[in-house]
Amino acid sequence: MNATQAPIDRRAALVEAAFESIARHGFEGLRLREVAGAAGIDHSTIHHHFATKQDLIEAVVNRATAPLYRTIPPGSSAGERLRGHVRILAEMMETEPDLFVVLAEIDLRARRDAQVRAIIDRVEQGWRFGLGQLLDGDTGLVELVIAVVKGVRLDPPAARAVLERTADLIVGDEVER
Amino acid sequence: MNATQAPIDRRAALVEAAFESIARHGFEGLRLREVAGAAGIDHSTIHHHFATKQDLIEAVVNRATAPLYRTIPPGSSAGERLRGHVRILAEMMETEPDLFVVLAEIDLRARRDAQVRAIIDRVEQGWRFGLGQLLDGDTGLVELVIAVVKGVRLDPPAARAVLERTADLIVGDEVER
Amino acid sequence: MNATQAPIDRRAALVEAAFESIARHGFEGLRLREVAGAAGIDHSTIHHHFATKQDLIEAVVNRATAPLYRTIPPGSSAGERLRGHVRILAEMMETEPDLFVVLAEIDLRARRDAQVRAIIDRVEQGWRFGLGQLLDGDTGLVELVIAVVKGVRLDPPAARAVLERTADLIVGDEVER
Amino acid sequence: MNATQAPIDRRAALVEAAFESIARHGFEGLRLREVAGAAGIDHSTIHHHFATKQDLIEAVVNRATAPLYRTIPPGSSAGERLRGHVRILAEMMETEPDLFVVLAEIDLRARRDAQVRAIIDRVEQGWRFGLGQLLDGDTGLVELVIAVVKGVRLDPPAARAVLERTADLIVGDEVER
DNA sequence: AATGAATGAGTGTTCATTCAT
DNA sequence: AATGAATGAACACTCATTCAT
Repeated sequence: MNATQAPIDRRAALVEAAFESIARHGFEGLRLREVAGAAGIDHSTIHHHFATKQDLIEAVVNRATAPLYRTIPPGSSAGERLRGHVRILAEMMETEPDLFVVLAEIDLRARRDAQVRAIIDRVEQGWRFGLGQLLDGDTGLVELVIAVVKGVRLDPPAARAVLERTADLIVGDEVER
Repeated sequence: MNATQAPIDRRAALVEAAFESIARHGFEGLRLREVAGAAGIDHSTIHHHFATKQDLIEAVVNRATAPLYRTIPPGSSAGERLRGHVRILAEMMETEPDLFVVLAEIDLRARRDAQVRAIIDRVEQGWRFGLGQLLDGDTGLVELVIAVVKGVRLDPPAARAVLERTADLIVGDEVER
Repeated sequence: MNATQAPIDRRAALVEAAFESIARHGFEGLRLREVAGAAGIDHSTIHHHFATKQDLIEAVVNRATAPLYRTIPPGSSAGERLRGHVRILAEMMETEPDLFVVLAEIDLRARRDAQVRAIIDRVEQGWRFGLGQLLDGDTGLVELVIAVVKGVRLDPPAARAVLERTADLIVGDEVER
Repeated sequence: MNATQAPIDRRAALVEAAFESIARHGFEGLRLREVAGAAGIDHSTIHHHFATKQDLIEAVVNRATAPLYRTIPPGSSAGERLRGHVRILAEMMETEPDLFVVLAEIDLRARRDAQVRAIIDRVEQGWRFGLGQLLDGDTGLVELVIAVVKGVRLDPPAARAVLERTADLIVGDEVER
């Protein structure tokens, strides 16, 4: 009955398998055969869903950056919202560490892959804009927060403390805690 | 005069060529043939100096982490020394951006390469110890500084401002500026 | 018509080409590129049929030992059957000398290749059992016959005479000739 | 004192190392670097003693065939001398099994190496002449004895029994035992 | 004699991609 | 969509040989 899967499911399964492969082996170790195998299809069938390896990679980049939208929560004050943003990211680093490994891989690949760079540039542009609203347009602080997030993302155990300490330093210990 | 290079020079030239190749193409694109070509020798001769590709990679890791020692300067106060440390790193990011690209590549590779991980673990241990002395043993701040450094290292134009802002937040604007 | 060969044919063609290459150049000179070329395919396609060179070698060993089964004919007396066995082998040595060259190569390789050894050990076990029935369980004579067969197999012109002389010595000149 | 060895010793050591390497890995696995290492010299120095690998191989062939001379002992009768010959060979197979492994390797290599073939052809010619004297010029029996010797040489445990049984069949059980 | 550096042809193997079915 | 066969460029690594010292 389901001998033939809906194309969208297959595509998503392939992207997910590629995502996990990158998390484990890096772009360095991404193999279409392995991805196809993990998705349960022949290695040549993969080209019916993604013409080239690059197409699959770009789909993975889109999938990996998608969860980053909606990480800036609503709230009464800017400080409160910054703390919320930072807390959401910390929780994601704990529950989905692979996501941030892949994001780190993507940042490196973006340096030599214009198409990947275009995607993440757009994502980061949105992030910078959102952070700007929380930090009163202080671009120095925006860059600092981004740096901290990128700097702890490969170290989930340390993430929460570092991120909250950063928020403390910026917002001050006024309200919370 | 230099028709025949000293063996040490050849080894160093190969490590340097590999370093630059990683900076440009990542470990993903590291090719022994290209490295050998850049060093001006036949691609097979490389194995006379490094038995395997892995051996060359480890030599590159050692070469890339070496400049990180002696980045904590002496000084009268801890705050002054932190500012000095951060300033040295910022300057290195501007003058040698490739170094930090390679270090970022190494951090990712360390996740799946135990031998590389062993080398950088030792380096980071020393870094943490040194920072601990500058930050009164506040390990939370130590991790925060490390995060900032790692987070800006792929963005040289932003590095100096972010790093000094971090020092300001930690040390306060007391003395300097 | 035969633009596209059936897969079984390709595999068999590769085994045959490898067999002939070993007959000509020994395992020492067995080259996958040459085998692929002789079978009319690209040298990388060979790995589509045999994952490794070793897999191909084992297929050759199986192909080379297969004709050895059914070399002990039925007959009224044990002596008659021994003469028949010996005659069949002598004829094979004359018509297919390459087979025995390859078998000699295999015997040598079995000394350092456990997987090849496992295959020929099984074959020889069957041979010893069959000879035992023809020689009244006299294991000394069994080993002697085996030694003679192995000893003449690289010298087809001498094979028939030596083998029949051996049978004469064992069976006696009673009935035949 | 003996920092520099006499050239003859070095040559002999190299031949011996090559001999043992062939016994263990076959001609297939003969590596000049390994031979040189086993003889305690640099791998390039080997070419000062043997211009090419082929030269070394021919030296090994000469060394491996040398012990075969003087295996036909004097004695009162032809039958007694045949038994002596066979006994000497059986003892050699037990005490120096490597020698016969190498001889088997050489027989196979001779098929595709004219220079090796020339050496062993000369050796076999002498063997056939000697055996002819013991067997009253019966060339059929000469070939049979040669076949048995060649056929058991890779199976030292079986050698003695097979060889003596052969002598029994030929000479008869008259005198001995 | 001896060494270390260098060479270059070659070795099995990998892998994204193509194509006929 | 899906498959298996096929391709060819590329890969790290090997190895006998050469050469300058």
